[in-house]
Amino acid sequence: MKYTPFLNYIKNFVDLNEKEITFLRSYTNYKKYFKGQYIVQQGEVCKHTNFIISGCTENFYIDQKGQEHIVTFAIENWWSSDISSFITQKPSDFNVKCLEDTEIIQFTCQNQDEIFKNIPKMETLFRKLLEKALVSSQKRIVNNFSLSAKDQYIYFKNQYPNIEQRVPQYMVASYLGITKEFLSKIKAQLVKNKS
Amino acid sequence: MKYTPFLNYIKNFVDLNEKEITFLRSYTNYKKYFKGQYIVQQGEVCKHTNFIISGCTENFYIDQKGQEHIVTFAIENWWSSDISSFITQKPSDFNVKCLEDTEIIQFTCQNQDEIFKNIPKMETLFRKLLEKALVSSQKRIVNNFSLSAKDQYIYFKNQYPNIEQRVPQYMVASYLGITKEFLSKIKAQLVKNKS
DNA sequence: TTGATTTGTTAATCTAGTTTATTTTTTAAA
DNA sequence: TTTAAAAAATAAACTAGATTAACAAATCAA
Repeated sequence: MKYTPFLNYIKNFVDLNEKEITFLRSYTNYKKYFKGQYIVQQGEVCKHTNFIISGCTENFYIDQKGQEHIVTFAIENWWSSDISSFITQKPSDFNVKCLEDTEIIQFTCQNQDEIFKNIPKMETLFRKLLEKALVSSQKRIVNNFSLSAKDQYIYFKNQYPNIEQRVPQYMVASYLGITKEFLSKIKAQLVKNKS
Repeated sequence: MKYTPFLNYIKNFVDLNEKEITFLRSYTNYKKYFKGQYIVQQGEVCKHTNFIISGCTENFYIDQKGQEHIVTFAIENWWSSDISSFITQKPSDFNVKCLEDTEIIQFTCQNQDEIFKNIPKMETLFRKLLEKALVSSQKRIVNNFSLSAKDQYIYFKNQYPNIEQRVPQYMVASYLGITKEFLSKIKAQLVKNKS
């Protein structure tokens, strides 16, 4: 069933009984998007927290100069939303766009509160997920401080080996905060040094 | 009393009864450090989450090239620790050092679990704090993408107006990820453009 | 009150990464 | 199977910020 990957994911962290599972299902819903569709749009409120069952999304924004910057990618078993907009219910600064056909389980802010109130284990799970997300966000800042663009690219490839094959190269460049031309140069250099 | 600023801070978010306050106090402890002392040291496990009652700390690391990088500052009413080390209980990649005499309230990982188990409101508070911390960490990545060093400095001054007066300029440069020479240049430029 | 250490400035030179422009390759539609 | 569009590669000129080095203030210890 549609919910299986989501429930399996939860099961990795906490044990839920039948009642809790029923509750969780009734406070979330399934949705399917096609490649190119937007789950969240810059300027609109991010109404849901989304869990990706299948597919791939990019979280990006367009700055004052009109330039696109990819902040994160997300694939199966990852969460994807704009937390800032979600928790404040104010317009989002980001877009979440599907890079492939994408299936998600989602819930609203109110439903999240209900879930946490009725299944405290779920709040513990989210607290821990947030801790990890914060650690990896800080890690990215640290890498930005200390690594050259080339080393950041190598780090990216090691940490997210699945993603590079699924998205165009210019998006990887955007995620790394460099131009596509420079990433191309880095790759040429890496190939040369290996042979 | 020593605990007053801490309890006042908590009161801003959640109401605790006498029993809960007593519990909280018995599972935390007060500590005083002098300027220059380390609360956490790179290579050692970060055993506590620390709440700053008074004073100022820097969270920094030394990279392979031997360069120091300040990741965050923290002052009164802020939390300061290395989450990564705290949640994994593995050696920390960071130092937390006092830039002034600093008083803190702290608790261990086990005690945090006890607090959350006995006062679920406290876990909700921390979940929300983590959400905010993640948002501001992401904001920093975004600024890194889109802003020049000069604009990042202006942003820093607006967001943390209290900190610049309390720490030497080369530390601000380190926080911004630029050299002290370049920050000096930026400041000279800003002064020139104003007059 | 003096020297020593820490902090900040200025300026010349250098480099990682950008910009612009052109060409080549891949993908996809018809 | 051809053609158009999207993605990637290459290269020259350019710039934000780093490095180096010398000096000037400010702070501090004694």
